[in-house]
Amino acid sequence: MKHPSCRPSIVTKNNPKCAQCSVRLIAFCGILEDKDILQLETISKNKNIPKGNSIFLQGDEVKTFYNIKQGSVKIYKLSHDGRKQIVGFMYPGDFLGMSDQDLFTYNAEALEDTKLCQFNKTVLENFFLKFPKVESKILNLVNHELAAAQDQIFLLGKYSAKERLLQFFLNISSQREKLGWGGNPIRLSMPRSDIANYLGLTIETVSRTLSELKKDQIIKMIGTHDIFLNNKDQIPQYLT
Amino acid sequence: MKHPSCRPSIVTKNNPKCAQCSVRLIAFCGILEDKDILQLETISKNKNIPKGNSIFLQGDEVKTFYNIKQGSVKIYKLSHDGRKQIVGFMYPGDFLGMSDQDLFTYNAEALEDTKLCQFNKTVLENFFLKFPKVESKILNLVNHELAAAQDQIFLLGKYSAKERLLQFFLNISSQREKLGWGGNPIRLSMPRSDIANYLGLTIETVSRTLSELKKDQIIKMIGTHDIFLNNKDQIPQYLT
DNA sequence: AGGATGAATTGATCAATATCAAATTATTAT
DNA sequence: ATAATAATTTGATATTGATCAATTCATCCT
Repeated sequence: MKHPSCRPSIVTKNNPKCAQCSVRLIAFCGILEDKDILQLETISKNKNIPKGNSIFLQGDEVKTFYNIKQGSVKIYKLSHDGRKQIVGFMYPGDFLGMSDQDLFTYNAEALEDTKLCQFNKTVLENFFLKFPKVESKILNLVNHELAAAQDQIFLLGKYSAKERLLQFFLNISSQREKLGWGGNPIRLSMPRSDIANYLGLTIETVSRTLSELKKDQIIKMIGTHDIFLNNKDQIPQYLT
Repeated sequence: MKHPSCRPSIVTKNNPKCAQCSVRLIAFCGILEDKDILQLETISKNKNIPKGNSIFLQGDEVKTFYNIKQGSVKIYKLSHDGRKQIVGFMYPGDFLGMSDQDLFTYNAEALEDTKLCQFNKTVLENFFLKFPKVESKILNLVNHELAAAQDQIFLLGKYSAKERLLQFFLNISSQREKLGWGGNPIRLSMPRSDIANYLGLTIETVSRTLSELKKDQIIKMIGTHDIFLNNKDQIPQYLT
């Protein structure tokens, strides 16, 4: 495979073919009937983001919404003095770009080669007027994101390093199951530095904790980025 | 004043008089014209929650939405083993009760005597069909909550104890300003234990950090629950 | 394939905050 | 007002995870 930077940074084309889209069942567009989704198709564009490229930056004007079709995306904030905090990861079926502000308050970057479905904000908002169910569905997705953010607040406020790692693995696992993939083993599509940052730890602590989990036979590593969860259904007990 | 527990736990009556409601301008209902808000009035009920009482519990069925008119509310989650994490505080104008689940994933408790405007979930959802702008406005409020949760993730992941306290004070200050109140001094409507829990600290660390902030002339305490922020506009610099 | 670069692991020490304990100050009820 | 109770502050010590440093392991490029 060629290196991402050798390929065009952004590729767009029309005709995403919603009817046979792989994320149709879990994404916001899933509430539309076949006859109505053709209208959505006319206002959507495909966009491919190579691994490591940004989708948008903190401070950019919000004028485009995205639906993730393939790949994974990290969402992170930068403070004035340059500190960085990953606030979430997004996966196929997730809706990206909603904001209560005119400007994005976070950055979005592709963790692997990622396929998006792109909508102009104003155009999609007009589409909502015709199909209010679509906006209701997005409200539902945003509520889901909020619940996930609250879970992450709990994790950062109360969990030990070991618990944070295990909870993170369980989250990835159920994410994969939601997509109809196997929930075990799981693939870590991000480097240790991103895991550490997201979990409010350092890479050294993540590494040490992984070694402990291996030693305690709670996980098994396949290479450095794939993890098998031994007795997966017992893991919630370690989160006491 | 009598102790809360001596008074009826819950008081409901009709006719909340939306037209002259104090939070109309900032709450979800503010988007409705005078002529339309009368229709909202017919489906709303007043509800008073005395200090310390719960509005709903984690695991309760979601069948009511609330609009906070007066007071303040803490939102907290309990883990299986009894650990507690406050994930947010809510104030007048905030919309409470939205969820992507059928059951609440958190508890809501009044920090002081609190006045709510109550709506049946199904009835309000039907109201959305007639006035889709209302649902758009709520989507906006949920997005705002999500942004606040992401800020809290940043705080827990990257801020020191001192920074957490200062950021917390600034948040309360701008909350008060949004309500048209003075942003300085601020009133802490919750005990130290709630502040500590929310900020991922212990009460001892909160107390010690407050003492330091006093010593460094960054804040001045008026009693134990009111705080004056010296050179408030300089404080963001302490969050480097 | 092999060297170069970056990522991950492991080790030794340090620091921020937690924990345990006691004293002080507020609040509440009588 | 005053005793009783609860909340807050302060002190001494412990602990988890951070930091600094070195090594091992993967990946990428020629």
